[in-house]
Amino acid sequence: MVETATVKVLIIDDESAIRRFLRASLDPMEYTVLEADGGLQGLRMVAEDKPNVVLLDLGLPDIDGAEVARRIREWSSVPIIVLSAREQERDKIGALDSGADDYLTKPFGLGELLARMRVAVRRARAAGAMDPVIEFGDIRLDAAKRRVYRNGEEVHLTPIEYKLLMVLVKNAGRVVTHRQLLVEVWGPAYFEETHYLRVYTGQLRHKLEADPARPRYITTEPGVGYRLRTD
Amino acid sequence: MVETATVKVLIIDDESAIRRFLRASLDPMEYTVLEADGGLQGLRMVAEDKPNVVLLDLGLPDIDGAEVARRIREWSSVPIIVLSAREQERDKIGALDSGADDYLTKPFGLGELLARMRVAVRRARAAGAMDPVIEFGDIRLDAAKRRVYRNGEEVHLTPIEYKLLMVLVKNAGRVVTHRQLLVEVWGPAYFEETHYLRVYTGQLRHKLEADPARPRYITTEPGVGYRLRTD
DNA sequence: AATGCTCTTTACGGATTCCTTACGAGCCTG
DNA sequence: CAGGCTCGTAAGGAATCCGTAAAGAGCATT
Repeated sequence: MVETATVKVLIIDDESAIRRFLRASLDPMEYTVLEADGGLQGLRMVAEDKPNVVLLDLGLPDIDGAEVARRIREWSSVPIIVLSAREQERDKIGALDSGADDYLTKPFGLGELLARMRVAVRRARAAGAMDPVIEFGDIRLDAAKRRVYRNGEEVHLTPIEYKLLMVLVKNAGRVVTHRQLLVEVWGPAYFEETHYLRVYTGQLRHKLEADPARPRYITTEPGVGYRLRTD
Repeated sequence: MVETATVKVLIIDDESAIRRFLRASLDPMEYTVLEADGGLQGLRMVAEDKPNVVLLDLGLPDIDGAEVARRIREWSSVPIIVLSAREQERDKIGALDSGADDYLTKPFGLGELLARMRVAVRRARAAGAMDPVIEFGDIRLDAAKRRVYRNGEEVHLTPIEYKLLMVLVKNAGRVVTHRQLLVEVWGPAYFEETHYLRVYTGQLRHKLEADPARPRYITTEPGVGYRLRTD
């Protein structure tokens, strides 16, 4: 499995129905879900569990949501996305000026929430120098730096080798057809040049596999394509 | 700090009525307003005028707004707030995943827009609080004084050499593509003049490297770009 | 007018990467 | 078992990319 350095999400909301809904939506994805049913518990969990993004309700029973955001901002820059039923502009402005990064009005589309969470995490990572790293087995791939490591040592990949690996990684676990690989790496005009693939999968195996003759990661699906195994 | 160094806002929208409305709203405040009536002009102005925040319409006549966001993200991290009449969720997700930081549906409240701009600028400032002195190996770089030292001795860099080094430093450890270097140092019109890079990386190496033929800091990624090694 | 500095442009040898080809192994099918 | 197919490997030439030096253009200073 591709360990996308899973993202920790803290949900601060007193309504358990909302928490359940969000957990059900986020759990199956690359998110680890934490829950707090009040502002004080939420503050404590931000400090202790260091989530990568906070989903914050405004109408909490103990402390006002905007106040929670303000207190978090005193010592943390974790992205805060406010989820609220209040759609008055002054509530939005108040929350945003209190330190929130984004504001969604309930009911919101799950897809939009996920997209805004991706934005928040993407930005936090860009700021914090920590790039998203993909790991499988003894291979580590830092896409932002465009670097690949095997057992901690950097392996140099040519542009085509790297592109090919990226297409396989983006489809990790799934079979990628010859045609798709050729189109995405070389361009639509090359969709029949399957011999390119034989050459370059071989080179990738030599650089990444312990035993290139018995590939552990880049496996062949005869007559169909290739697949990157990550388990 | 409360220093309100005026914020430059670039409005990319083909409707002059929208631009006029935004300018009228923003001009009296701490904002300097720039306008572009198309995507291409907008891209050029992002590169040349380095705005602090971009307000981007999706329905542009020349290039699609999401595409504009993607292209900006190839070499800049300026905050992008999309303003669009489209309220479909897939438009929002598409824009956000293309690199936009926020999405407002027209008609929006001016107060909310201002609050979201404050968030964007606040965050960009927090991220951009760069250490003015950077050291790696026997090289020391004082960004505030625009000076570079090697083994304690100052090395004189021409303006272009210095800019090039700065772009590499800002992306230390990462591979920076030819295109990104050219856009950031020479401007978007020069994105194909890769021979400039050959000349100037050579000059930088002669001034900074112990053995210019075996570069320790400025390394080449053939067919891709260059990378500053700091380890 | 001469000097010095920088930027741009060009040319060429060398290094790297890409493409092509050939051959043998394995596998299914008749 | 022969034939046809796909796949893996190796190797060499072709194409591309890179480093370097050098020379001209532009500009400011002297």
